[in-house]
Parts: sequence; C-alpha cells; structure tokens
Amino acid sequence: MIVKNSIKRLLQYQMCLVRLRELGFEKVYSYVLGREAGVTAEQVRKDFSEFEIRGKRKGGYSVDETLDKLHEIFRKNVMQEVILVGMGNIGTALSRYECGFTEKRKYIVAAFDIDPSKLKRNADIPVLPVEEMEDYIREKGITVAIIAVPAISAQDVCNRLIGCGIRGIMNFAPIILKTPPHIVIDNINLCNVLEGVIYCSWYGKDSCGCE
Amino acid sequence: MIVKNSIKRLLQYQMCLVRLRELGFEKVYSYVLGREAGVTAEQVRKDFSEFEIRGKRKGGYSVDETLDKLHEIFRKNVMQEVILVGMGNIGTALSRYECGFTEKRKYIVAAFDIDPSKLKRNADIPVLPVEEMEDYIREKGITVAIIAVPAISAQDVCNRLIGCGIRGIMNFAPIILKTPPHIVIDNINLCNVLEGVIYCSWYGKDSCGCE
DNA sequence: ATGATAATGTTAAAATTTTCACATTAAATG
DNA sequence: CATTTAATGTGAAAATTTTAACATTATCAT
Ligand SMILES: NC(=O)c1ccc[n+]([C@@H]2O[C@H](COP(=O)([O-])OP(=O)(O)OC[C@H]3O[C@@H](n4cnc5c(N)ncnc54)[C@H](O)[C@@H]3O)[C@@H](O)[C@H]2O)c1
Ligand SMILES: NC(=O)c1ccc[n+]([C@@H]2O[C@H](COP(=O)([O-])OP(=O)(O)OC[C@H]3O[C@@H](n4cnc5c(N)ncnc54)[C@H](O)[C@@H]3O)[C@@H](O)[C@H]2O)c1
Repeated sequence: MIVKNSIKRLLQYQMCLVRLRELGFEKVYSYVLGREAGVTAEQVRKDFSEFEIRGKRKGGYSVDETLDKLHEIFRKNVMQEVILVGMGNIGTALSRYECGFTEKRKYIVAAFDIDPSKLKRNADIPVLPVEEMEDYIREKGITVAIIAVPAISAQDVCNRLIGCGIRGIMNFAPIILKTPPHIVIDNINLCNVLEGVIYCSWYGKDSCGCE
Repeated sequence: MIVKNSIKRLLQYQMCLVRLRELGFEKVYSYVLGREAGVTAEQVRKDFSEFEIRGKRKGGYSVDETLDKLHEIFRKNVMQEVILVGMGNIGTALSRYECGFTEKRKYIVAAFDIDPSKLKRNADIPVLPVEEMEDYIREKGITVAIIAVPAISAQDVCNRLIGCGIRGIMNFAPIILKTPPHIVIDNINLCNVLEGVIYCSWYGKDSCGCE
C-alpha cells in the first residue's frame, strides 16, 4: 500500500542519489541515504520495499540501478511538458530555473500572460497571450500547468485549464483552488511556509510539531 | 497535544478567514471554513479546540475573534523580520512579494549577495554584501532567514547563519540542510513538488496518495 | 417559556504512518 | 568451506493523525 508521503520521499531520494553519484558513490546504504534525505534508514528501506526497489543484503543499494528504477517510476524517459500561466515575478523566476540538482531539466515549454507587455513569442520559452492558451494546451496535449497569477484570477485560470484537459496544477496563488476530485492540485503557499518557520523557531521545534 | 500538520492548517484557516471577512462574513461555520481550506469540518473543530479557539454552539465562529486569536498564536503583533540570502531569480521574486492574501505584509528587511553587481544599499530592501551578513543579523537580532543561493553554497550559508543566531530557515536550494536539532528548517523543493504533481496526475490521484 | 434545532466540543474509534525487531542472506574472513 | 558479520526486507507493534459519534448548549420559533 502506497503511503501518502512516500512519493515525496522518493523524489528526495532521487535527488540525493544524483548528488551521491556525482560524488563518486556506486552503492549506498539505507542509513547513508536516510542521513542525506533527512529520514531514518528504516523509512528508506520501507519506501524502497513498497516500490520494489531492491538492494543487496550487506551490499546496500546500487546507485545506478536505484536511479534507473526511480526514473522509471517518475517516467523520466518520456517528455514531461508543462505550461506556466502568469509571467510576473515568480513566473519569471520559475521560467529561468532548471530543475534538479544536477540533472538539469526544463519542464516549462510555454508561458501565458494577459499583459501584452509581457509577451515574447520568440523567446526560448515563448510568452504568449492567454487567449491562445487553450488551443496550445489541446494541440500539444499538455496535462500539467503552473499557476502564477494574482489570487483574484487564479480560480478563473484554473477553471479554464481544467476545461482544456489539464489534470495537474501547481498553484502559487495564495488560495485553495476548488476543482473536481480527479484533478491533482498542489497549492503552494510560501507565506504560510515562512510563517510556519517563524512560528516554530519561536515556540521551539518540540512544541510545534514541525518536521 | 499539538498535531504536526495543525500549524499548517491554522495558517490556511487564517488566510481563508481574511478573505471571508473581506467578503463580508462576520461569522463562519466549521463546514464553511473547512470547504474554503480544503479540509473536513471535524478537522477545523478539532484544530480550533486544540488551540482553544471557541465558537458558539449553533452560532459558528466569529471571524474577527478567531482572527484575533490566530494573530496572537502567530504573533502578528510583534515585528517578524527576516533576511534573505541570494538575490537571484527566486530571491528577487520573493523580495517583491507582499505576503498574505489581503493582509499585505513584508517580512524581508534586508538581502545579502556575494555578487557585487547585485548590491543596492539604498533600495527599499537593501541588498548588502554577504560579508556584512553576520553583523547585521546580530545587530538587529534577526532569527529567521531565507536561503536562495545555489545548492553548492547553501550548506555554507546555512552554517554561517546558525553561527550568528538564526534559528529558523526557509531553504529554496534543492538540498537537505544539515543542522543541529534545535534549528527549524523548511526545505522547499519546487522541482520535487512539480514532479509530484506530474506523477500524481499521471498515475491518478488514488494510486499515489497525494492530498 | 419551552421545545426543536443546529451548531460546537470532545471522547472514542478507525485509519494511517512510522518505528521496531528480527529473520534472512550475501559478502568477508579465517 | 564454515563462520562471522553487516546489511536488507518485512510483518508486527507503536505512534500519530484523522474521522466519527454524540453529548452539549446557544439560538430560534412557537
Ligand atoms: N513573487 C513571489 O515571490 C511570490 C511568492 C509566492 C506566491 N506568489 C503568488 O504568485 C502569484 C504571482 O505573484 P507575482 O509576484 O509573480 O505577481 P505579478 O503581479 O508580478 O505577476 C502576475 C502575472 O500574472 C499576469 N496575469 C494576471 N492575470 C492573468 C490572467 N487572468 N491570465 C494570465 N496572466 C495573468 C500578470 O500580467 C502578471 O504578469 C500571486 O498569486 C502571488 O500571491 C508570489
Ligand atoms: N529560480 C527558481 O525559480 C528557483 C525555484 C526553486 C528553487 N530554486 C533554487 O533557489 C536557489 C537560487 O536559484 P536562482 O534561480 O535564484 O539562482 P541565481 O543564480 O539566479 O541566484 C543565486 C544568487 O545567489 C548569489 N550567491 C551565490 N553564492 C552566494 C553566497 N555564498 N552568499 C550569498 N549569495 C550568494 C548569487 O550571486 C546569485 O545572485 C538555487 O538553489 C535554486 O536551485 C530556484
């Protein structure tokens, strides 16, 4: 049975393994990976067990094989194209970001904005008028989007995205988007994260139950 | 007993309540707030009960009183000053962000960078050379920092921050920072969040245990 | 007033997630 | 080649978190 947080941890392991491979590791023990990823060795083994990632008794896990397995799980072999809505402060930052610690990879293939002054049809990541958004998504068969528009417009944009086939959304607007149950949403609220850190650092880690 | 996720949810409730107040609500039922915050009514009541936020039987919760209580919990009355290290893409975006849905508020009082071309001593949020960081933090008694430097420098910056009294860190570098146990760290990994959304939207919400 | 109603608050139960314990087994050692 | 060792893999136990049930009580209608 897949545990809710295990996906998140697998991604963390993936990142750590890439770095460990860079450092010359060919195999890794659960306790080393656990230390890197900030979890216990048992958690690593349990997670790997759940996804049938096998190690060698006494020999640990092969870095390459484990990464292969993780890449398979996360479908790194197929194109993962994502569009971005809202080319403002955060949208621009994201568009310049190459994800991954060393496995540099671009996900964003196009951005859309309502403001004509933001448009840039011929850029590496083209910034197109938001009117073209639906057609573009349908044509290219995009299924995941990033919302980086003001909160007031976010639900609207969200509805339009779902209307043209988007199934997963990473949302930076500080609002909980309402969606049909089959749509995957990750509402990221950086203010709340910061306030959480402030709170925990004030009251002490123990009394606030933070990770 | 304080549940790990309850802090996160309280912050969400706070955000929702601010918006509901804007919309003219004076009282709110647990099921309404739950709907807004994306949790069950029972969860709302349970969380509020834990933090001794009281409603009226049949009457729901007073928006104002609840917000007062939340502001007290999160110490909105005292200054919450934060510094930022790394004035690159993401750092710049964050420095221009006024947190909160409507209760606009700035947290970042200064930024530090190693690159001389980034410095701007007289800006609204001054960008200072990173050599001045420790003195600034000690002088102003800052306890929370945001790390937005490349992964390769992040642990280094982190160590320096802790060395001069920082107790809480929001980290954007894709690496798990190693810190003494009393330090509060929130490692945000936007790539992993995106990959998680891609994964879940591919395999379906049910089979991946996402929220 | 008084009873019906519709919400909260809280205790108990269920579900989930993590940790533990240890059997298993591949490698290293002598 | 037998023995020791040091890791994994997993089922069971513990801990945590969420959900459910319902007793309580303020409000509203009569
Ligand atoms: N700046 C940050 O660091 C930061 C951090 C966390 C969250 N956020 C949130 O991210 C969102 C964007 O923040 P920002 O600072 O980048 O704001 P911004 O104003 O700089 O950018 C918003 C962009 O969205 C565009 N836009 C507005 N309505 C649109 C629509 N209907 N369709 C397409 N494009 C539209 C605007 O033209 C603008 O370019 C906000 O909801 C904000 O709360 C920002
Ligand atoms: N750009 C994004 O959207 C994004 C998203 C998520 C995470 N991140 C992560 O955030 C970090 C910054 O990303 P970015 O795109 O803003 O990179 P960037 O290169 O634009 O900015 C990094 C800044 O840090 C400064 N810096 C480097 N070493 C420093 C040091 N020791 N002390 C002080 N300042 C130093 C650089 O001069 C630069 O201004 C990276 O770790 C990146 O992986 C970025």
